[in-house]
Amino acid sequence: MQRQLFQLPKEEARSSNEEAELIVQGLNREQQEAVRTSEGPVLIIAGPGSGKTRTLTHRIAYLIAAGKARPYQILALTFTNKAAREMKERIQKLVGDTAAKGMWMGTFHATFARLLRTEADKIGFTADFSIYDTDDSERILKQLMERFRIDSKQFSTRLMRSLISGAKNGLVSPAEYARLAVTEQQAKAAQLYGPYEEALRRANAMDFDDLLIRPIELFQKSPETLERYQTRWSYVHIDEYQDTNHAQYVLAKMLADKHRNICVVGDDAQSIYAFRGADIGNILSFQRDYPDAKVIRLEQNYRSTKRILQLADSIIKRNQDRLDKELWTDNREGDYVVLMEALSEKDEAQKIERTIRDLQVRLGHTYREFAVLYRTNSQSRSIEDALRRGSIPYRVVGGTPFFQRKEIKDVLAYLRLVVNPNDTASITRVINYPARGIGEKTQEELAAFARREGVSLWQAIERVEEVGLAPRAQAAVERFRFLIAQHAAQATSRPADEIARSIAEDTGILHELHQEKTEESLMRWQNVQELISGIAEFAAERGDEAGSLSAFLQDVSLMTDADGEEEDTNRVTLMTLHASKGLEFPVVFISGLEEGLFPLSMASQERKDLEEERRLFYVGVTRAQERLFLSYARSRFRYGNQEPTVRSRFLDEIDVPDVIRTEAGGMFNGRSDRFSLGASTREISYNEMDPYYYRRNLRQNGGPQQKSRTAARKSAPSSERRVVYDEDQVGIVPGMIVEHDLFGEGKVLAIEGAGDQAKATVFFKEVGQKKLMLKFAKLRRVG
DNA sequence: AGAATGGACTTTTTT
DNA sequence: AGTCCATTCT
Repeated sequence: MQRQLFQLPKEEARSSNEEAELIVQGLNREQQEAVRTSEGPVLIIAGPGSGKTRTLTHRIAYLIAAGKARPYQILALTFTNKAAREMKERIQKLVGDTAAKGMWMGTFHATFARLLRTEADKIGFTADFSIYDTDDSERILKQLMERFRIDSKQFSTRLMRSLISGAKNGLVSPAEYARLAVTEQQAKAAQLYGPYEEALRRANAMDFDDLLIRPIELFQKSPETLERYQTRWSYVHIDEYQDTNHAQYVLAKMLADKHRNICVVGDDAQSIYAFRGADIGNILSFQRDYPDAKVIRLEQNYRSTKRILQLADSIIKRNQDRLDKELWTDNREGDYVVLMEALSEKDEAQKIERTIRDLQVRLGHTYREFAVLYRTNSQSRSIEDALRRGSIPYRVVGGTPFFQRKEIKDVLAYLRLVVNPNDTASITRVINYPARGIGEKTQEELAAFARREGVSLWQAIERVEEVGLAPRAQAAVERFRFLIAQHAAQATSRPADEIARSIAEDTGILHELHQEKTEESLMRWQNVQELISGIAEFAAERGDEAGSLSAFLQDVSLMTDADGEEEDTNRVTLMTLHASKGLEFPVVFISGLEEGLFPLSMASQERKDLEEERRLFYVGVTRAQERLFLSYARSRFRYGNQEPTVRSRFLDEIDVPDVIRTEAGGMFNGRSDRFSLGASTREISYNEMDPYYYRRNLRQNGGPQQKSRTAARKSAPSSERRVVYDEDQVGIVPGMIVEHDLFGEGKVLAIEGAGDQAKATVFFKEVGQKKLMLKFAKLRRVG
């Protein structure tokens, strides 16, 4: 297997300087320089739409064509599988298919999973290790929390997982973390961290974080392994460098240490993954680690119109944490950015639908030129409904991808068990699905036995006779054991898809889905069938070794939303702002620009969180090439009822004249004084927020019929929203600072209902967000 | 054991 | 509105 790794490609790269020249054509001076700077560390700081990925791609092609590197000496790390695939395709076009063969190009996670497959034994894993997604990790954590009697209501498993994940990404060991833990939550996480790691190891499983930190562990333990990879990869490239975390930073540094030919591309203003440990500081550290690094700035934007860029600039200017960059473009002025106000999320969706139709009919835009962006996945629903009603074809990126569906995950869990029976998370998932009489109590006894004996759950099942279960339960476990063992025995000898089929049949999953006879279950049945044929396809494509079941399963864990989508169809694209990173569209809609949604309420308290939201807005705006629409709804359906909303502060921050117009063509002026940004304080001083803004705003912004503004204002006191916001009746309005006997001081986020039914959503400094009945809560106004 | 019922709680974003 | 959990019923 190792030999395969270092094999030379069969055909020599056809390298000539002439071809290298061809490759750099069509780039501007800075880009050409970036491409040709082939020795030593290079840092490319580049704005949106500056062709940064293209520059990186050309650089790699240039290295090959100019004969500076063989393809197998090239490592390129990207952020998504899709980016890697596209990069590879473009390079193949530039230098030829065979000349490009053998490059290592992929996401950090996929790349190091692949590396770990060949080196797993050196750190005490086997090549068939399972890859745990968030779900699996939380399943393991839940068990541990039950064991340690940690209340999962008080300390959510999700929080525990993210704390542990943070520690792992920061390369903090369990012992260290326990020492550093300050808050109660951290203390609980510290308690879980060690056992969690142990559980994974016992299950021969790695979570997403492990795929990055185990290689580091490996390289530390075995310097000669590191040496081998260092020698092999003489050119290291990293795209979207601003989104790398500490572990990724360390890995890259280790690998590039020998040749020091490392080229990274990034834009600090587009960093939107700090929540998952990404560290913008890595860009700064790069210059510290490599003082001789060549820094190249790409500031010309080739993507957007002047107006769109002006808007983007006015947004990002508000952030304190940023490197100065002057974006400019030769593109035309372009149309106004349009701000749309809607009454509800349904109305918003309908307006988007109508606008798409209009642009398509009137200006000849095709469906694939549109993208509708939103902050949270759940927002896609109303938009999907509207598009469907208008018969506009669309595709949703993300949401619940195929491999996240329950029935698929169930079958996959069985398959993972067959490959790696020690996979505890998978056992817990399916040990009693379909129901086979292994109830909670039996499972607990098995787990307890495993713990006593210090073995994995599977090993406990193998020794079920010693556990001392009731005869009926024991027989059920024995049947389960036989089922898995029987298939495991054939795992390597039979084709992957055959194993999958017989598992789906023998477990009774197919049977159960078939029997139910509902539309829903029929869909699921089809999905399972589709999975099986997918596995067959995979095996056929890859051939024996690489097409094994275990390779398939590891691949699947690393697949994401954007992958596997056919893009050639002419459809409108719906996705989250996060998923839109790196893409561009002629026409872009950014929907749901409302306080609490974008910026998300939990992210609007701390300055650094708010700035990340703002960068996200910046990313969204800069996806647009020609036309940009921003929209918000004045009420939105959330938690089962229609709640009033307030337009996003991001809109009111916009301070460039002549860039935005309302739908009716009116001028738009933001009110920048609405949310005061304490320049010197670390936190947004929410105390300074104008509590009466909401009322005034609602009255003045007379809804869709802008013309009758004055009329609307006159009749306002008795109009639509009086019930909700009538101060005399309620006394509490959103934005107000209040005090509660128990919860202390907090800010009112929203009011709903009226009279005795009135409820307030309040964000308390101490205890977080709560919804309270005004009748009982006895809120006092502060200040 | 397992289904059924009722209640609390929920929403970030993702490799 | 949906999901997850606990309790109760069969």
